[in-house]
Amino acid sequence: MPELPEVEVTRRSMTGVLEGRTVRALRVYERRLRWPVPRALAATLAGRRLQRIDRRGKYLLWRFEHGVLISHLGMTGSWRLYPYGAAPERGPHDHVDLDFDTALARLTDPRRFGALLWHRAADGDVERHPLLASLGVEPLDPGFDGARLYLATRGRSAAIKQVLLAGDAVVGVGNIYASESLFDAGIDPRVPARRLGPTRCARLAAAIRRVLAEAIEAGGSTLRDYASADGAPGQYALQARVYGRDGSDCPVCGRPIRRIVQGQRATYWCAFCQRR
DNA sequence: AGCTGGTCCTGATGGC
DNA sequence: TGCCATCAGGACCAGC
Repeated sequence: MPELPEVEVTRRSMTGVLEGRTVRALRVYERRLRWPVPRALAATLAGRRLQRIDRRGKYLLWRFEHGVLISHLGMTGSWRLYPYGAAPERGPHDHVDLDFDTALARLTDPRRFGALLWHRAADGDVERHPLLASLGVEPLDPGFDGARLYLATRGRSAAIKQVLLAGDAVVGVGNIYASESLFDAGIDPRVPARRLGPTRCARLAAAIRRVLAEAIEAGGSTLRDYASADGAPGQYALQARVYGRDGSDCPVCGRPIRRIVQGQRATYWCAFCQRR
């Protein structure tokens, strides 16, 4: 479940191995991802040296001198890293091999909601790319705090859960961590965002930072088919306090965890603990 | 059959 | 009325 922690764990597990390495070849087996993988991408990348891998929201930014490879994992995508020559035979959902001189990065994505795009350096700062331009603040950056969240939620009548998911107030909070953060902050997920005052915004911002940081620390989530790039499953699901636990006891008050649907997405919460 | 992680796009709605 | 921002729903898929 690639939410921000999973993407960050992926980034960290690849960056040390691949930064400074040269692309031997890019092989595209299935270009029908969310948008078609550009036909010229193989020629664009062959022989080029990867400078570094950054992250913006849930996007990975593979920086080269002449441009940036933008990748997104969608709902089911993952990058796996193999030592050179050690990759197993390609499976049915392995769509791209990014072959470096020392290792192979392989993109797997059963549902194909992910993306692999190219941004030319000549077209300017990648942060101004249409996919990145309207993203909210990075939750783990120092610039994200209660005051920032308070400003970003003014005039927003939608439920706070849905404003978190929208990604224009703060990036990287997906369905799982939205429930977990709101539980941590003791805030009802149904509250219109504009009704949160500075106090609750401060609690929520702190909760988001804490939950995401803990998840990164734990190596990402292990729900469904996620695994970090070295294949080790994440542990976060073992620590989820409300997500996926409807009917079981609230870890704080012991009352049952509820499941509701907001915007066609499941929300898990404790009606007793989340009314502050 | 119905549910599942993300998010772009479209068309509708609502405030000024 | 018109403009703009926001909102809600649909779309993309495969696997369980």
